[in-house]
Amino acid sequence: MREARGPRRQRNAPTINDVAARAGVSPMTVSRVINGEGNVREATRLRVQEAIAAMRYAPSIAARTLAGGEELRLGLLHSNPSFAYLSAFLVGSLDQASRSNVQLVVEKCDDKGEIKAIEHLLRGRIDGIVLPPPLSDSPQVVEALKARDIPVVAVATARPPADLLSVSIDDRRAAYDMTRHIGSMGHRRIGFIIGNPNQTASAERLEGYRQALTEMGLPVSDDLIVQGYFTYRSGLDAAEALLALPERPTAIFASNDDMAAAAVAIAHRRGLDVPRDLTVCGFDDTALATTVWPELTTIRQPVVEMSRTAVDLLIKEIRARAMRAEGLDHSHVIVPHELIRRQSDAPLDPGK
Amino acid sequence: MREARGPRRQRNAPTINDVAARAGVSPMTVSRVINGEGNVREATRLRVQEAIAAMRYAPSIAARTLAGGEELRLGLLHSNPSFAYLSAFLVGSLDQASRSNVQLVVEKCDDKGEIKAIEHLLRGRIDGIVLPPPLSDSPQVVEALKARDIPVVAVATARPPADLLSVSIDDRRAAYDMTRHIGSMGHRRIGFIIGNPNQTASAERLEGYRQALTEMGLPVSDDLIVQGYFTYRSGLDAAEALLALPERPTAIFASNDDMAAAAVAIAHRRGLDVPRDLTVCGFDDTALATTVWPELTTIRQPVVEMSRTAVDLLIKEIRARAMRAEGLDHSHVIVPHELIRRQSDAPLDPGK
DNA sequence: CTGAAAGCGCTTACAG
DNA sequence: CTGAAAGCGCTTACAG
Repeated sequence: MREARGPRRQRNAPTINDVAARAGVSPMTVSRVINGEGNVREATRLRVQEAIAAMRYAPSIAARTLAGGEELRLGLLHSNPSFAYLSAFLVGSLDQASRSNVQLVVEKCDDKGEIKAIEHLLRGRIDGIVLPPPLSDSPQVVEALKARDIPVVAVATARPPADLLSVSIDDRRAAYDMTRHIGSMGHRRIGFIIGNPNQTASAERLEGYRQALTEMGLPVSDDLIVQGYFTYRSGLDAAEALLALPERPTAIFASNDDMAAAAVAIAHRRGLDVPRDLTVCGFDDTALATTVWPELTTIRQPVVEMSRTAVDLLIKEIRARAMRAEGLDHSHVIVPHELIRRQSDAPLDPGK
Repeated sequence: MREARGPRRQRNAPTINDVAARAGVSPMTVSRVINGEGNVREATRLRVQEAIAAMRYAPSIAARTLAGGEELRLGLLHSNPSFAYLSAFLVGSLDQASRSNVQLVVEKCDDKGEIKAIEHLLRGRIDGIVLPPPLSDSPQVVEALKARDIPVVAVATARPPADLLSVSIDDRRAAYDMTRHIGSMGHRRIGFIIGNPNQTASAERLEGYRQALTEMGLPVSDDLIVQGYFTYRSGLDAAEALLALPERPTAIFASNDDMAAAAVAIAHRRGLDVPRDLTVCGFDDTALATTVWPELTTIRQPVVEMSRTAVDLLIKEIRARAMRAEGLDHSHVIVPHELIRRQSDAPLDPGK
């Protein structure tokens, strides 16, 4: 007959049983207090809380997850947007995943092809997928994922497929707001730099600009609308074209901050002061907006919050599907944008 | 007598037992295969791996951690460096924490005071602390943590306390390399913009610049050394001062990219072409370096890798302490920097 | 080279 | 409002 083995405990940290013993209750009651459930007498709760504080007890997440019986794993598939955008996106989604006690597997799809990347990601068990831009705008990727019947949340698409989850800002409205803001300062010749056509947001922003001009009774002139590609370099060319116009604009609204910063640089090279001689406004409120001088008036797109929301939405969808609730009719969340006024805009000099 | 209850399983994902059954072995053998242990016959290993692939089995991290018996929790205490720096830092440390299956609790210490923040963080059970700059250079914070006898890793300090762990680049050497690079292109009047004195790296970078000048037989002129504070704004002032000098420098080496970008802007405003009329070099290789035009020649500081290494180091130290191994004699890791040549530097025009 | 038993620290599902 | 029992899916510690 074999002897009984000793306990195997390795952590020296207190467990729920230690707390229970000290408080003179059962582990079950401690569990109730930790999870903020009702049905615990006030005096009991207090005693337990004291024990927790005194022992510096912190529940084991591993045990909790295992006992809870649910362990979700999400995939985050990205191509190569700017490192800054991706960082912000990762901060939000990793943090939310950790809070929700869910794993997040990050997969980059470079030249090897989107389908390959999807297959690689799905090789392990993955319960849902987060799609940042520009992948959220890629028909191939979206189709491939739909074919596999896996829940997907698309972030920052201006035109989310109806049967996907999505989190975006209202790009059209944001561009509309900015254009009206510029117009309200007396500007009548407002140049616009379009974003990369591979993102649906670009067309929406242009549309918002057009709509605002029309509502303000200003002409929509093709000369004042130039194509850009979201890069600083493309902004340089676009601004150059705009400022070389015989009747040059008194304000430039660029579809992102990189291109707006480029417009500021071009203005300076031409000896124009911003904002005295030229108003320049951006979009996104990235780090660059507060780095350059003057700091840019721009639209804040809350990337961290958006990715956080995306993860949250996805988790809820997966749980809903698991309960055969057949999804929450595919939520499309629009998060609020904000117009941030800084130093790059000014009322039109009446002398002009 | 009560009836036995049914199983409680909620996940529909396959478990180690399912795989074992399919492969016709015990769960223990599957575990060995998963963990890459030896002592499994090749044929058995293959059978198990097939079963794993066929069932798309992925081990439960929660169960693994719980059974493994170790559950570490690290704290990351930060003040407010730039969002871009913090993002990169978080990406590295969150990812490494997740890989190592360790929790990371992020705490911001704003105005409420550093000691308050430390106390709040340590209220829960925390096994070690990661300190990004500029906190890693704060004597108060370091002392407070030492007093509590908790393992700490300081990142990007130029002068790490001997009894702490640390991860840095060789700031002096990096600045030395850059200065020699500029000198090798024929420049003899090289301006230098110092970083914020609240970071030890600033003095080290200055020292590297001085040392290189001396070794190249160039005079170290106080006129060519101006104080900055790592902000774009401070770089504007510093570059202005430098370019207003009667004998102005033909090159400017700024202690970070923000200030270098500012120097480029000032040069443009004065009608100077970069790099034809003025070479400008930065430090850190942040997003800004590749955003502005011309793109900046700079020193790459691998923030993501550094934070990853920091977390890894801390985990090892905690484990070593737990085994009474009394630490790995407090490693100080120097990660390699790299001089990245882009478009903002050029050989001195012989006509000058 | 392989496996049976016990245990990690919680929560679920009951029962009272 | 409270608790005893069983189980979550792994790994450790043995045994052969």
